[in-house]
Amino acid sequence: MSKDKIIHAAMEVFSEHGYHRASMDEIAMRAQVAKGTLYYNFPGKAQLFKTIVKQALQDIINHTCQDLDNISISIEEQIRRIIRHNLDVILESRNVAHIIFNELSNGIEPEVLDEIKALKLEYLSFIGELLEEGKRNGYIVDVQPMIAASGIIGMLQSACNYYLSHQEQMTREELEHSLFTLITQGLLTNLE
Amino acid sequence: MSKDKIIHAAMEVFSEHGYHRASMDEIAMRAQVAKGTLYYNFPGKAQLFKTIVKQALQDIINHTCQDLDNISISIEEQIRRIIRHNLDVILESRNVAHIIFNELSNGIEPEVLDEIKALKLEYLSFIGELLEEGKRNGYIVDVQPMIAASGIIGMLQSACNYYLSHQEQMTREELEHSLFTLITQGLLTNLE
Amino acid sequence: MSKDKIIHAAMEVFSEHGYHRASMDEIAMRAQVAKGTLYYNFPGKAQLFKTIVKQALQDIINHTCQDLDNISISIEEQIRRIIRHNLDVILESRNVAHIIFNELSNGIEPEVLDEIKALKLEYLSFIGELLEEGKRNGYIVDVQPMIAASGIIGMLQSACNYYLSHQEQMTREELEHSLFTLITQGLLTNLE
Amino acid sequence: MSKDKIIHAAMEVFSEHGYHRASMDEIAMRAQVAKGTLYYNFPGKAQLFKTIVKQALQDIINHTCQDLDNISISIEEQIRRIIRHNLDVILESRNVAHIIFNELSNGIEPEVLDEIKALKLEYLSFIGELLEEGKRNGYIVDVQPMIAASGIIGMLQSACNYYLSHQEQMTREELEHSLFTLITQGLLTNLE
DNA sequence: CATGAATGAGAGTTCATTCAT
DNA sequence: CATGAATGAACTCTCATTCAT
Repeated sequence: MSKDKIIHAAMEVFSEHGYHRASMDEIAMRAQVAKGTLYYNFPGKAQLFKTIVKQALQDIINHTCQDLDNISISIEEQIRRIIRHNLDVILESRNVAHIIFNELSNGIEPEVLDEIKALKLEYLSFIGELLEEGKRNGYIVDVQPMIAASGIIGMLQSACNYYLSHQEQMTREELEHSLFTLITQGLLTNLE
Repeated sequence: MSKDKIIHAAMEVFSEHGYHRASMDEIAMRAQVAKGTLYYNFPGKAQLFKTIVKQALQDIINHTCQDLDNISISIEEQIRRIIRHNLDVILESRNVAHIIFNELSNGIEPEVLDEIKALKLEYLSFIGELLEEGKRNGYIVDVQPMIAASGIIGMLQSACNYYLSHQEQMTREELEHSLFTLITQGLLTNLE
Repeated sequence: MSKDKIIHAAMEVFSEHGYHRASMDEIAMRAQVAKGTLYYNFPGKAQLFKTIVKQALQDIINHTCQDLDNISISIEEQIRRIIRHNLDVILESRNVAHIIFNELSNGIEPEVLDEIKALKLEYLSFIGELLEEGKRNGYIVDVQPMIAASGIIGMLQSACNYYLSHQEQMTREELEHSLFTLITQGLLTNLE
Repeated sequence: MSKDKIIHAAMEVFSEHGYHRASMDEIAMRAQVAKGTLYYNFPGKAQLFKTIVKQALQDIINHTCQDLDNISISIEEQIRRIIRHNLDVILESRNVAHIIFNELSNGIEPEVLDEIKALKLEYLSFIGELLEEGKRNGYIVDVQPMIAASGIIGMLQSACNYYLSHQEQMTREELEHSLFTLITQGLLTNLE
């Protein structure tokens, strides 16, 4: 199927160059289809991008949901798993994640941008609700849940960025451990 | 001075459209100079961008340094001030910050990109060293300091993004409080 | 029959957008057939267009012939009927007529264009011969019959164009009356 | 000046191919400037086209005005001059005139199209007013002046089209004479 | 010091046409 | 008899950059 080849190629190219520098020519070339085929399958660049982002976000949500909904696990373990899933996604398809969480700035067709933002918000809300519930049960400190959710996602993304450029300084386990500690306990020790 | 007008205009335009969508034409127009003048004062778009970023990052570092170096203050207060300073910068010139911390992906001339990344790293190192020292003194938990530094900056940026789109849901004080709590204490309560 | 549906749809689309802006995609869509079916039934866009024009011109000729050949009527009445028939065609399917009489400029495959021009000439000749005969019988003034024929057709088309954009200024009867007066008597009064 | 070269080349290319088939590439080539230069001097194809048409129409109006306003001449002579001027324009730059009077169909940017239509209407109004005045003075028959004006222009254009394809059949003088007769006296002789 | 006309490579998009089914 | 996925050439337009002044 051309469509699949295009999506796959587009993911690569968008990841490597970001939205604006990604060219339909290169996507077509990598997908080994003619440029016209892109436009036969997708209305335009923005919509192709949207498709990519939508799918990636949906994948994250699905994976995380699946893993958390199974059995009732402790809040601590839930957080650990959310962190691990996000790291997986970010580290595997690093730039797709980067695009989703960061490069949704300006210059993309507003309608498409709005849709993507809504999708992203959905994901944040999913985490936000988890935190909200934890708060009600007294497991989670008193913070604005959505601020915490978006803050944590930003932290993971940003830390991964650093990690990817300095892999010689630490292992993935150390990364994960540091982030888990930071997110659950915060910076400060409980010294009296 | 043309140079100052250009820098000011460039900051605006890069902020509004991001690096790729910002056009030299618009920068020249806003600076009220001819297009050629841009190239008389700067070698090219990438270098102009670098200048902007450099200055912005330097400003953040200077401000923060100045505020922290004065007197010896508690680590808690230091963190609070770092958070406040970053929020100030991010919320005031939101998009410049967004560019610095996020849009440094691909498609920018590598040499320039590397310089900017180095600059960013410098800033992270500054925070990282603060944490390192806190760690040695036992005030800061055992996490990779640079991971923590980049994670925290990402958290602030990301949370601000959310805040800026949902200002009706909370005040700036609540934002700051949530972030401070999150960063110092983490998510979990200390229930036995 | 697919062919009929296509012709009908093509007439609509060519009328609405003109030859160049009419797309085979839209014709296929409106005809509710697949795009390939167009090429199964017609060699290409130009030939499809030719078919439309041919049919439309044939219709005008037939209608007019039929109405004039029946009985022997005065030259005045013949002219009145020619005007009326043309107005009917032009005002009903305004844009098909517009295409036939005007948009046969350039950019259409020469072979097809030539055929269409021949068809148009045939129609003009039909009117030209009527005038020629009137001239021989002394009813018609001494003008080049073909110039008169093409001039009259152009006048009708152009006046209709104006009428269609300014229908509030006059009725169809007034339009017809003005044109009849103009064509039979000319502009000038017979003042001594 | 690039601008003049472009306008000149554009006039040629639009004339030869009509609006839709005229390509910016060809205009640039003929003007011997780079493609970008077109867009440096004109916002886009439609506006370039508008400039051409505007200038051509203005020329016709100016020429005709100048010739008629000088001295008070008989209505008959006025008509003769209008016919002659139009024939001059149509026969000299045949296709520009064709574009102006006919090809303003669909598929051109609406705003530009509207401006051109307004310009064309201005020209028609100029003739329409002449006829109106003649009517008040009893020199011109009782017809809707604007219908007559647009009809006459259409007649000239259409007759010229025929003439240009059949120049071997008649001279320019015969063409002009036929049209003058047709327009002033109409088709019918004044036989009792 | 500064200008702005000119450039040209490259972008996204359209669309008549083909062909295996 | 009909399909529709696939094509690729051609299109309009953008924009960082150059250079004569």
